[in-house]
Amino acid sequence: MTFVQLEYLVALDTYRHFAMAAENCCVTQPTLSMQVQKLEDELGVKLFDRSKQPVVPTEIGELIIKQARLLLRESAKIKDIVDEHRGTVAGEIRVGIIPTLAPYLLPLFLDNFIKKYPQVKLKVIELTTEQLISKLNKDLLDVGIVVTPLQDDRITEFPLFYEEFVAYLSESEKAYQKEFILSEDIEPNHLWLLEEGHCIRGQILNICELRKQNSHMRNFEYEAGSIETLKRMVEHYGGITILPELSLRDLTEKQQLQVRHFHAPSPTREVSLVMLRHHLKKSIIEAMKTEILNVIPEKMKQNISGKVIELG
Amino acid sequence: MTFVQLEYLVALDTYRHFAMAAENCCVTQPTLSMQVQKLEDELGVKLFDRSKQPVVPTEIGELIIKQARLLLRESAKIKDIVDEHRGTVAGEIRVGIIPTLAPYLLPLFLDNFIKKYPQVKLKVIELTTEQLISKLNKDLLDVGIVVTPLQDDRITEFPLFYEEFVAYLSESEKAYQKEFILSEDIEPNHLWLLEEGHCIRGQILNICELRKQNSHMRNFEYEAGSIETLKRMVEHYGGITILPELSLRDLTEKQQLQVRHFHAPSPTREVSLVMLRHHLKKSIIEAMKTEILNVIPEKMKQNISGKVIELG
DNA sequence: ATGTTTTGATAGATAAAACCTATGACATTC
DNA sequence: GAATGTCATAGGTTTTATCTATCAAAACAT
Repeated sequence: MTFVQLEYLVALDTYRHFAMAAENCCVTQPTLSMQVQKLEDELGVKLFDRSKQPVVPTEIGELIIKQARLLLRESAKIKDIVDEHRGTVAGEIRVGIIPTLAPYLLPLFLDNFIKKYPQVKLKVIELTTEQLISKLNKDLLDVGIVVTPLQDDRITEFPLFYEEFVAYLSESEKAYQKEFILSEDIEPNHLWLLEEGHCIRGQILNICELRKQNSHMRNFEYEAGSIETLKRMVEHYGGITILPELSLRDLTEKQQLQVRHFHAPSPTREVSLVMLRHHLKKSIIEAMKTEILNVIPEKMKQNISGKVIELG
Repeated sequence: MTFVQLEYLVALDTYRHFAMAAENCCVTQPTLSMQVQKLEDELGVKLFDRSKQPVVPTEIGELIIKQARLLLRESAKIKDIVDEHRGTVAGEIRVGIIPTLAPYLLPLFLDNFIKKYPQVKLKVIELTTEQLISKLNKDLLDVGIVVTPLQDDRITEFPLFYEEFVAYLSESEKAYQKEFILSEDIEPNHLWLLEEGHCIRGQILNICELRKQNSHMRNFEYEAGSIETLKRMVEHYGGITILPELSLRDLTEKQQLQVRHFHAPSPTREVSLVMLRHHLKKSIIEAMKTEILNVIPEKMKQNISGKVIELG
């Protein structure tokens, strides 16, 4: 049994097609066929049923493929250990980030990061939490930046900071007169929400305690695709919306007048780096963690006066 | 990186000597040298300091050797998965068993076992619990039969049965007149104990609540090497001792008169199969578990009226 | 039904590697 | 300073992984 055989085995399981799996492994189809056969001979069991189209793993094949994936993951850790020990921060890393963080958090640390670690090839994708976790589990991402806690025991969370929710409202709103607002001050019919799929949507419904009513009476059908759109809606059509703290960074003076913080304990979301429990690329992830924390204000790093709102 | 290289690496760490490690791997010293070098080149780090004698792993070498051991263990599981799936019970298994169980438990199931599974090469060694756990952790044993709970989180325990402690005493003892005895009935000065190292010793001291006094006043200096010796001592010199239930199996009628059970809840020990958390040879161990349970009376398989005594 | 395409297996040649024997370099010991 | 112990190196041999070319069977299309 060789690592190469295990790679071919896993590729064949992924593609369910000898030629495609072989191409993915940068070898010819007979090479991959032979090695899979050799492995089957060595173990004394058929791993794939080739009579089916596409080929499917046998019952025992499934089990062995699972262990093969584990072995390949653990073998990749050896290079990880070396990188970490030498302080080498290099290689490709695939990062997923949710849309309500991406435009505000990425500009803060990304420039620094790519300048400081020129050997890292960074691939960032914007995804909803659900898509992100799914890709993480399929090993199509190395790390994610999402709102936690997720309660998924395959996933490790490194909390980065706590971000307050704040209200953004037009002069025409009653609550505009108040210095600090309460969830009761928010008129459900005036509330602009993001469309389904964004985790922030569920949290805002939780803040406003609209969970149950929501399903029955839904007389707000205003659903935006981004935080920036929400702001524009309030500015053009009046009403109220709820924004995460980092999105306030580049408001104009006039816009700032429309911001109202909540009464303490203010609703807050926990933002974390998340990765598979047995994750790789430790040194790059560690570097990224440090770089993010460097640009986050101290007071956001602990949740002192906030109340973390549960997810959807 | 190949599995063979990892094997050589681990062997070199074990023997700290190229020629010996090579011999252990059934190759010549240059072969092993070359492969270790190739691995070092591939990873870009020196794994061993060859200037020392014996050779020692470098700091990073230690980390990588640890991961290599994990990889080899996990790779061995692949054949384990095949064996289990096919119901093959074959191969070598190294079993450790404590001396207070060995002479009573082994004869009960071993004959059956080796007849039923002729392809298993069984190696049984009698060891104290401490020695056994140490060998298990060094991968010099596959499974142990000991008294639990051990409270060692590297180890998995499969409880097999609950064995009562009973008193064995001479006619001259006061307690001989009673039908059931209590721990108070045992005269510490008349008590025969096994020498240090046997886990049963600590349990008996716990039963008799002699723990604290023990260290100060120890006017019993009678320490036997085996359960059988304890019986002889009582028979020849009088006094009392405490035996595990299975050792009563082949007492003569006369000897049986000297047995007294404890009042319920009677002191009991839990006997378990123990193995490393990530153990191998699942199918053999499973077979052994079944065979042992087959020869143990039903009533011993649950701890109904007993009180499990803590270890040492 | 028959020709075409797709898919995986097989055969023979080639390139890469793992391994062996023999020997060299260096340090330690007597 | 010769002998010994230890690991590295060199050159040749065997083994193995891979490639190209081709075959056989099944699926698909005409």
